[in-house]
Amino acid sequence: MTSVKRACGNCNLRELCLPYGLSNDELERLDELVTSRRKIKQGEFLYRAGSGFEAIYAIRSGFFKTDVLLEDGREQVTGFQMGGELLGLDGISTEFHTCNSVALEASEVCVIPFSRLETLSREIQTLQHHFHKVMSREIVRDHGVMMLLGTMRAEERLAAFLLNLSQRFTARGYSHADFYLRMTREEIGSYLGLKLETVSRAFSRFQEAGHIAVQQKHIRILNIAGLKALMSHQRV
Amino acid sequence: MTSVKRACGNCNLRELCLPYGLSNDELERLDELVTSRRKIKQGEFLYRAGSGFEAIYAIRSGFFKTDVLLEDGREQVTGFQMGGELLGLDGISTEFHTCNSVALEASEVCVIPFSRLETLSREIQTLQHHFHKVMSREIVRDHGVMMLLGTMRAEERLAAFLLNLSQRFTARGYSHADFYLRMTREEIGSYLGLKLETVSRAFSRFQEAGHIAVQQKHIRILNIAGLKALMSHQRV
DNA sequence: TATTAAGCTTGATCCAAGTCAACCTGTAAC
DNA sequence: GTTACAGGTTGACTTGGATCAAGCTTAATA
Repeated sequence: MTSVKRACGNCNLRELCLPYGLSNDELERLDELVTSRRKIKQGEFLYRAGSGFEAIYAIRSGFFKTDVLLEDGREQVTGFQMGGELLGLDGISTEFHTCNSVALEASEVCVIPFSRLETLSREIQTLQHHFHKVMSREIVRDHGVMMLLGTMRAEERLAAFLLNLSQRFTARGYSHADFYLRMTREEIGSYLGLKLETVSRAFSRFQEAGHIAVQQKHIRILNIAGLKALMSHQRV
Repeated sequence: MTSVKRACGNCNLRELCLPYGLSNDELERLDELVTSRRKIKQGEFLYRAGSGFEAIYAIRSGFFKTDVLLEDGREQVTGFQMGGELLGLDGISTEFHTCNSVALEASEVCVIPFSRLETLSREIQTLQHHFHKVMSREIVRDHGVMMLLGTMRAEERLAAFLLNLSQRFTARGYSHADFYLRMTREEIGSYLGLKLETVSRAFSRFQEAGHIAVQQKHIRILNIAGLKALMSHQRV
């Protein structure tokens, strides 16, 4: 846990994150609230299902997964999160977290005490509205995942997944076509409702088709249109 | 579109709905905002994907489904909603709706103009916090659906679905064990990522096992423990 | 009362993805 | 540099749920 002076004002992710749209004055007031950061090593939990909720977290650097577990041990990865995205929104409803959040690489998050965020967002309309948009965006994203899981075939799911990652890397100034996956095939599979072998085979088929080049976690997208076309292939 | 005086103060769903936890004074202020209702006939849209967002809706009576469609026509039902639940939260993020909302029986909703709700929730902390809880609850629910779609088998999905309906009917004062489905087998299947034939067969198997009695849309739950056991691969 | 159509059930068959198993690759530890 | 191991790939085979098809039920309408 480290403490910081200008958490948001100096952050290059601010346009993707909670401070979006705030004036300088408002940014300063948000900075008063975001005064501590947490570093999380690869494999460590940011929070666990069942643990008390008192803050949400903005990812300053790194990469996370969130998952839920059934009593019998089955895991469902519910999302992968990267810089500028918020973690912990699930905890608001019940006052405790309902999923696990695990760092997939060494990461750092800004701690945003939730009741103070509510207080501030009663005073700053822009902040309030943007926070509502972020929560709503999460609901819309979830609907997209349901569509993926409920109606798409294995290759469509994986193509959608790669295109989504690509788009989010682009938004953060990274290459849209050349990146390293932070998650294993098993984690991708869990997110997409597939087994790791199916994910691996789909990668291989994409490579054979010339859509991508895969070498373990290194992905290069060679034909983005090809991937997009895969997603509109109707079930036979 | 009808206009009303005491929308929330007189509503018997208020403890399940947005007004939860408000004082009488606060309830009156919310009533100033919730001044119109809309009746929707069976099969009609409350809103469509792409249409502008300016209000959320509280279900006063009736039953809805929400769905998203792919360009090729494939449908994913993202949820079924009943009295006291909020519709339209998906529209906040993009200023237009991203899914369709269709009445599955003659229904009535209260119209809650969203920007006025934001204004009021800057003034009433309880309202603000409860609204955040409702949005968060939707996110948590979505995670549950992902678990369903991603890791559960057909019978587990249907058992989870029935138990969820049962629990929500109970909360509204209806029988937990005897109810009529408002949706078709096809809509259940879309929600659960299954084909209608699979849903029908699973119902038949539940009936053979003595867990339920089905006659078309009429469901009686005979052995709730049996259904619960199905979800954890246990025997009863 | 007969007709129609939408929705539901059930049987037969098929196939996409799961399972099982063997082997490969990269990397961390010694 | 060797070893060990987690993660990834690929092949052979199995299976749960999809698909195709036929018939049944219920409710609306003529």
